[in-house]
Amino acid sequence: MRVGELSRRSGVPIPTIKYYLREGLLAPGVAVASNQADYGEEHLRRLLLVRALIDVGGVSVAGAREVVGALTAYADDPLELLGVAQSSVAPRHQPDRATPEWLAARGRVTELVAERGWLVEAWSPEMDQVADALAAGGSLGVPELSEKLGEYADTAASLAAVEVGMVLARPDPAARMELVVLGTVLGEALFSALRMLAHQHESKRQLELGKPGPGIAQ
Amino acid sequence: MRVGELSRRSGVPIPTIKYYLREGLLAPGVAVASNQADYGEEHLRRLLLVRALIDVGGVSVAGAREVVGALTAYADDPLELLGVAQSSVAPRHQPDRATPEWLAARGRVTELVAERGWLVEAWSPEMDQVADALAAGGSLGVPELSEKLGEYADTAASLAAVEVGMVLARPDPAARMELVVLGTVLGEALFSALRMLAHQHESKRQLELGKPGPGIAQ
DNA sequence: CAGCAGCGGATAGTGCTGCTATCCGCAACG
DNA sequence: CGTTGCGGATAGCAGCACTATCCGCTGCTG
Repeated sequence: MRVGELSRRSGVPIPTIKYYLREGLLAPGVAVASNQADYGEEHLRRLLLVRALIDVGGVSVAGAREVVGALTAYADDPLELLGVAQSSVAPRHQPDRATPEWLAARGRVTELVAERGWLVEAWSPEMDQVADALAAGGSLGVPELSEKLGEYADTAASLAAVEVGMVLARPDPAARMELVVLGTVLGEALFSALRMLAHQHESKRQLELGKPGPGIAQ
Repeated sequence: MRVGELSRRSGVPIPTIKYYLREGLLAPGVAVASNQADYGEEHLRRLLLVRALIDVGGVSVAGAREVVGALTAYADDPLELLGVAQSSVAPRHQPDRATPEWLAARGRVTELVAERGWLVEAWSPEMDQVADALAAGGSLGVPELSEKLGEYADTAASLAAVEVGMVLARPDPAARMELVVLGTVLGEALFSALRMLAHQHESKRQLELGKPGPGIAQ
């Protein structure tokens, strides 16, 4: 197929496809003449993957390029691929990490990981991100996040068990590698939205409990 | 205090503080002369809150303005405030929602919410976001997300129960309202990073299980 | 075989975001 | 009384994710 059909079938405008080609998010088609190229189903699929990363996962174009690159570069190393997928959804900004409060929070994270025997590298950027959230809470006088850290970790662990099991259940290695990426990125978006809905529900529920009796306003 | 001290104590550069003032993220100081103004502790606190939203939570400047606005506008309506806080962390992009696949996914979400008796508005943007993730997975031939939807929802519910309990445990109403915001935004960042760490751990653990025997490579 | 839509490739431009820089006249402090 | 810093205003900038335009060519249509 040529670019017009690719555009029609994916819903992505032609100039955007050309942009993705330039940026290396999409492999060039097979040149069939000086100014004609041919794209296959794998191009369509790759394009849909890129759009899912960008539109649903909120990944940047540069991040998406790294992810699709890693998908071929680490075709048989799920842990490396996982690392790239995880860093692609990392926040774009980051706070000042030179304060003593931050270092204390960071120490608390190292401790948590050690306590649980989690097999993660000591320099994981995600550990810094946990410290960021803890330190921000601390500087605003919100110790609750730090206090509930264990419960957050428990919940994360049980979700991760489900998700990793889901990925490893895939027999085909290539499809499994794609699921590493999609599980990381789409799973994040999915869970985040469900957490919001659950917050709405729980808030209403617990607020009602707090004010018993008939004639609850609104 | 004047802007220099505010800058020193918060770590935010003076031009950025001026920008936040212009953008309405920070209330103007009390004018004490034609070109001198005075800021208090509450300005410092607000500034730290704004930076936490932006740097840790990844909220946009416009989103942060809405959140701090809601904090005063809905000082006694936690549910309204929660809605604003939630929409501030919503993804900036969104996919095409006009396809039949998306509508089917959306139906599945309505069903899930109904089954569980979750008290959420039927038009919640978060429900659309769940459908976005499901539909993206579907179009890429990944039914797993949809299959595990119930487990995702269970996990989200148990996390939400902890978090809402944490917020409602605060006796002071003003501090509680701030915690609604911080719980939503920082809680998201915190959990997301922990989920990544748990993925690393679980992946290593389950991969080791899969290849038993001595001399496991690396 | 003429004509015209569409193609691939290249270059330039756009709109938005989140700051950053500069300038001004004035206040405060040593 | 001079230096430093302030507040307020305006302008500028870098990065991102596209979007528009142009060119010569291809290949299908009639």
